[in-house]
Amino acid sequence: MQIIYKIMKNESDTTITGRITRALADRIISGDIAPGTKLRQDHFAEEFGASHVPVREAFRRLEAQGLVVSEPRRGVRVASFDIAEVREVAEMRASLEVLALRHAAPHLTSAILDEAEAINRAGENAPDVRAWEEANKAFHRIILEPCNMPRLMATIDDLHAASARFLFSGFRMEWEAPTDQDHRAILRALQEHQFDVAAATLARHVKWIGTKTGAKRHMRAPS
Amino acid sequence: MQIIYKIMKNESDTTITGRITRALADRIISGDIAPGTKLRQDHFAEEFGASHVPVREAFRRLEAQGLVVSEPRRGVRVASFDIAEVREVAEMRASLEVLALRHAAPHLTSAILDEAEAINRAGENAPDVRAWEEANKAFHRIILEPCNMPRLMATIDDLHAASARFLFSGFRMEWEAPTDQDHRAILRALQEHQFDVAAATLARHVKWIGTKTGAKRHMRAPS
DNA sequence: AGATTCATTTTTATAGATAATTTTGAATTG
DNA sequence: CAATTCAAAATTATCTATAAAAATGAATCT
Repeated sequence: MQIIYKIMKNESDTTITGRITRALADRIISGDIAPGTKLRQDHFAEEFGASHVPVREAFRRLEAQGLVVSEPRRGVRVASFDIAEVREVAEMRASLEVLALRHAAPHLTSAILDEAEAINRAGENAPDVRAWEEANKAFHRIILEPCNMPRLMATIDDLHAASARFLFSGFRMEWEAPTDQDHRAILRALQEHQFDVAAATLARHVKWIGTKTGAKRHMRAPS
Repeated sequence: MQIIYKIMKNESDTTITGRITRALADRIISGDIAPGTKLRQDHFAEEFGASHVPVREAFRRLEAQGLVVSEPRRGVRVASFDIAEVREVAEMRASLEVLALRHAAPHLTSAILDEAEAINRAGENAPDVRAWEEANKAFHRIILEPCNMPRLMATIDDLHAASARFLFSGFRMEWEAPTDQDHRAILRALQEHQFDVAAATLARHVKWIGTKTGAKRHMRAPS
């Protein structure tokens, strides 16, 4: 299932720009490159054995995703974020995921809900944050995808990436897989066709992640 | 006020990529370049007196905005759209603008509402679709901006651009400025601090634009 | 010593050149 | 005559080189 997901995204891999974009996005999201870090095009050009042109194109994509900020003639740096943006992203996710769920609901089969349950269990047994986040993303995706709204899903994906950054920045060391009550409640409501309950739970769930995750520290450039 | 808005956006104008991006976005949104049209990098490089590198970077930005689609090694073409996407964008706008309004409401001063009213009047006297759309965008923006959520506003702006495309494609010839009842109702509700009414009206208003605008035709490549 | 100017170095932004892939169209074959 | 193959042309993707801007740091001046 994770493999399928990867294949789906692999339009990117035919082009150098695509590979660089994904590699950098991954590092930024995982916190491997800290907020505020200057990204030098020649550095990455050398690292990926490419020239700086595809690196620049990758920068433009990351910029659009909100993962880097670009000051003309001064280069790009990894986007900083503070608690306000964590909340903002959480609110946006809540609104849009509820919208997606409302449209997906009529198309949810029991097969889909079963798979969602399996994914959820996998998440509860995840050995680390990263695996848990992967399962979390997959859970949300599988119940929302049937809305058949590609633009909406793309926007939600970007917000998920932002959320993941916050998550990794806040929970880096101490962490253990929680049994996800919210996910279970959402599934139960969907199974019983109580869509309003499911939507309300989903909204609360997403906002809760928002408040809990990044509440402690601000991630800014070392100045 | 329009000048201020332009200055705000002028980070773009220091770089050739920025200028090309804006020029192309404008043409695509206005319908000057039809959906499905292939965009050749050398062509625009020559037109703007630049090399094709900044043109390619502009393409990546437009791609992220959903204005063009890019097939690796096959170039980019202006994004097509159909009634499903018109609806999708309308629903997304409704959700996100309601969210923005909820957060903006506490910060709305009567000065802001007065200005919104002035903008609304200007829209009602607009000589053509383009001017009306400009006023419409300004109206939505001025009452939502105080939410202080930059990422949310950026996403709403992108959706507005998409909406404008649909608008221009549908209403090109026959059109006359309507007295915008919805805008007035929203303002009245805001003045009386009936935020739920304002939000509900806003949502209905945005979705109505969505259904009315693009309902007739599908805009696809001439094939 | 601290601040400031100016030259040096680094880095970005763009241009020009090359390689690789797709499209086009004509010639060939069934 | 339709379909298919193959070569030529057009176009994209990438690389190397150049120009322009900003950051750095040493030397000078107060």
